[in-house]
Amino acid sequence: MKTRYWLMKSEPSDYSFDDLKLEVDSTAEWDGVRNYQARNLLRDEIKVGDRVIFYHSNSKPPGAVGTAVVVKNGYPDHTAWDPESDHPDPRSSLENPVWFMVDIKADQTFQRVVSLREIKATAALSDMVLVKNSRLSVQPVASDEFNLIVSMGMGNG
DNA sequence: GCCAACGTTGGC
DNA sequence: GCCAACGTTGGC
Repeated sequence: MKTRYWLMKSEPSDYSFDDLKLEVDSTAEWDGVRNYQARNLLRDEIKVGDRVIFYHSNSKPPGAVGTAVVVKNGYPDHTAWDPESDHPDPRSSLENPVWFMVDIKADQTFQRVVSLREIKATAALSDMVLVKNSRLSVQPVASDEFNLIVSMGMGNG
């Protein structure tokens, strides 16, 4: 099956790439996504083995800091029906889940941040969803965009 | 901290 | 079903 590529955003003050690396097996549930477009990707499109660019938003500077691999296909986000969680949604239940998540495992740590400023200044990356619809927190990435950002982050670009 | 862009809600 | 009001995201 063809590997696909995604970008996931997190505010590092909330949950950083280092936080992911500190998890058991460097693996975490990607919970808390409360946007329907992103939900549909998590539920239907994002599969085990797909690769992810981990992006820090609302940071100095905002940018890509590493990669991760999807290790569990979409399943209901149980934090939605947990009133104690950070993002409860009473419309969602075990019987009728509204929100979904996948599990991701940290992979490569970039040697340097590939900043949003740099991404915007790179012609080959000008079609990225990140540039065009900056608010979507889970978004598709083309394979050549993924490979270019990794090479920039690993110091070869 | 500001505010533009975008998504969601709810009155009609 | 329209659209104004409101809330959120996230760069700057």
